[in-house]
Order: sequence, then C-alpha cells, then structure tokens
Amino acid sequence: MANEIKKLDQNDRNILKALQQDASLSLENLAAQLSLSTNACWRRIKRMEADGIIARRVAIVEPEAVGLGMTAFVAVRTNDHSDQWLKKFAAAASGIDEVVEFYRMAGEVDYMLKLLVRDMADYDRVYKKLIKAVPLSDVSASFAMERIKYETAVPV
Amino acid sequence: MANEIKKLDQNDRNILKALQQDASLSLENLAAQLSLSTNACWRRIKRMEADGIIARRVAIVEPEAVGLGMTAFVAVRTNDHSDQWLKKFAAAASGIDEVVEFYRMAGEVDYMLKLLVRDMADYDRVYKKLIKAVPLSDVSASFAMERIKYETAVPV
DNA sequence: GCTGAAATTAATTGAGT
DNA sequence: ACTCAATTAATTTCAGC
Repeated sequence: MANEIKKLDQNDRNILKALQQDASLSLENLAAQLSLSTNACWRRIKRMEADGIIARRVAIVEPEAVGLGMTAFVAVRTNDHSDQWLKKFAAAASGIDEVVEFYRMAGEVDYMLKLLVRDMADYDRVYKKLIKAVPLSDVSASFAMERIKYETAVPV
Repeated sequence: MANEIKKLDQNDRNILKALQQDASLSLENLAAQLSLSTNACWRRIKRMEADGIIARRVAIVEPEAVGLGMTAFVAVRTNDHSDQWLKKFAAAASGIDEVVEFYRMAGEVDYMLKLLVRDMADYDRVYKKLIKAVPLSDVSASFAMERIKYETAVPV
C-alpha cells in the first residue's frame, strides 16, 4: 500500500532530521555523523524515497530577498459544498503561484489559503484573480508582519 | 547590504523555478534545459547562494507518510505586547518541532502558529507544552482536514 | 543488510575568448 | 560573463561477508 505508515528506526529518523535541515550534505559526511558506511546510508535514503517518505529535494528561496515581504492567510466560507465547486476552486487556487498553501478546514472556516505576495497591491491582484475564477462570498484575510519561524522539516 | 533585493534576470528566475521544484537536478541537466553551459549555471547558483536568495536545500518529508495527519492553525491574542513576552513566546514556540510556522500578525490576531501533529491527542500535548512555557489567555485553533496544496516554492 | 573498494557520474576549478 | 577542458569530489554499483 502506497499511503501506509512505514516503520522508521533511529538511523532513518536521524537521516530524515539531517536531510530536512540540509540536503546538500554529502553522503560521506552524513554517514560519518551517524556512524554508518556511506552506502548503508545511501540504501536507507533510497528506500525512504521509494516509500514516498522523502517526497523530494528542493531549494528554499528567502522570500524577503526576492521582494516577497507579505504573507496573507485567507479564510474562506462557502455555502456551496458541492464537489464540483471545490474542484473548480482547488484548480484555480492551485494554479496561482502566490497561493503557497491551501487546506480544507474543519469548523467555521471552510478553506484556508496562505499567500505569499510583494505588498498590499500584489495581494489585491491575486485576490481579484481568485474571485474571478470562482465566486467567493465570505472571504477574510489576515496579514503577517513578521515571520518568526518557518520550517519545512516535519517532526519525526 | 545583506537584506537588499537583488536583481534577477530571466536565467536566474528559471534556475530558481527549477531548483525550487527539484534540487536534485544535476547541473548538466539544468544547464541543458536553460541552454547554458554547466559552469555558467553553476556560477549563477553560487552567486544566488552567496546573496542569500537561495537559503538552503532541504529534503521534503511527506507528513502523511510518517503519521502526521493533522495540521492546526493556532491564533493567539495577548494583552502583553512587551518585547520580553514576545521573546519568551518566540523562544518557546521555536523550540517545539511541531510548531512549523510562527508569525506576528496585523489586526485582530496577534500571533499565528501552524502546527503539524499526529492527531488530536498529539495536538493537546503540544498545546499544553506551549501554555506551560508562556501564559496564553486567548487561543483559538482551527484544524485542517485535507491539504490541497503545499508549496515551498515562492513566486519569482 | 552491512562493509569496502571500484566504477561511474557530477561538481568545481582553471585556461582562454 | 561565457565556453570548453581538466580536475576533484560525490554517488552508485558490485563483490564478498
């Protein structure tokens, strides 16, 4: 089964911890840290990649360094809970690069989006793009002034 | 200046787009895609690393694959807006692996945290850890049922 | 499933335009 | 700032335990 939870031993966890912080580490370096041979380490990584535990390796770009100073959380409430509406909304939002995260929520809010934009004018542009694609009645945005922590590493 | 916005040309942008999606691409491969020599490409990457545009390279772990099925957004309101309180709160939250994002907000909510946890019991454990470290009076959590989009790539 | 070494492939440096 | 070639370092495969 593809989406089963695989068992990880302490070496696997340590590999994940290290690579989630720095995937540019050489095998030799990483293996030495964990007192493994390079290719024992290599086989564990390949297994976790095959099992879908390690999804991919990416470069992290500093948003501030490229002028993306504003993070917006957009809470959406809807009356239309049809599958078709969600599909349309999901497709529209997923196609917008500034929408970096998108969740279906439990409780009051139906959907939560996280946007990364340059400034308020840029937010407005993305917002208009969004409501043009799908009619959204109840939308409320909150803006982040400061990013205190941002971590791609998940707790393992 | 370290936190100045550097100018990027189309080649730089294309490199960032590619490496934000897949940092395991070989230089040769990447350079060929963009019709550059490997070493022109390499120098651009090194420059963007030195400029702090590319902050790091990380492995992305699939949360579901390691049993982290629940994302919680925690909105915090406080009466204590002192620097000292924030420092204490920031230190406590930053030290908790399950707190993957943490923002100071404009508007009604003072702080917004994103937590990655196994289940409701795990959320409760992290919540207790948090309020033990700093007294929090007004906390409200929203839970994500489904992650529709999650992107580490920023729009460049 | 591991080690250690060999083979392959990729990253980095350097010379020259 | 680039290309092309040479060098160095990393990854991947293979033989044996």
